[in-house]
Amino acid sequence: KYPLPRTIWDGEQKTHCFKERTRGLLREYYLTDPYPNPNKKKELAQLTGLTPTQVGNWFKNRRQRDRAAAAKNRNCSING
Amino acid sequence: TGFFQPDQFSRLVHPNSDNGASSAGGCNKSRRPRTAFTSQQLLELENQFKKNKYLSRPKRFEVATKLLLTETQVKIWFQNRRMKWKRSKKVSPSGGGGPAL
DNA sequence: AAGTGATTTATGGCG
DNA sequence: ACCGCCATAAATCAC
Repeated sequence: KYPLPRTIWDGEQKTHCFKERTRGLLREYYLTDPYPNPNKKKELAQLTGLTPTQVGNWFKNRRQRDRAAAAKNRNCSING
Repeated sequence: TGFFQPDQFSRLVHPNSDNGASSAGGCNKSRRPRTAFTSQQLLELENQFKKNKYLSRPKRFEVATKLLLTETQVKIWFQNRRMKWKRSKKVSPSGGGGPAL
């Protein structure tokens, strides 16, 4: 459905999965603050070598997944 | 491990979101299910976007009517499109600090 | 088939 | 009151 190349950037950006180092770093910050400011995103982008948009995407996906997982638990866990 | 506890779920609500009168039946507003626009709709929208990045009110009505969409949908589409446009314009190499990796 | 990054519709706050 | 910008959500796509 997306005829155009999904990534016009080159380098690490075209990878399907980010490096473990990168993911670990994002994850670590995520635990302290799931909503980084634009400035913070840029900082994380520099540290990871990603673009700010990619950092934003990572946080969005992470929140979405955690939310879904949490919602799922509310159904399965509380019911004995 | 490293999994969010139920209490942590609260942290996943962004700061701007305000918890308003949910108990008093305040949750009447239901979010529109995300509709996938047809190829023809997207084609026309993109075609219009190539001509103008901004739609005038009459034009918006015209496009919305033609594509069987609401004016709001057309307005929002243009808004989202502009954001994407801006993002794509940003893709200009030059910057690139030193990735510490 | 699950995992994960990216994209597409839609909402709310603020200027 | 209306619109545009921005961050975000939820669903979905694509690999």
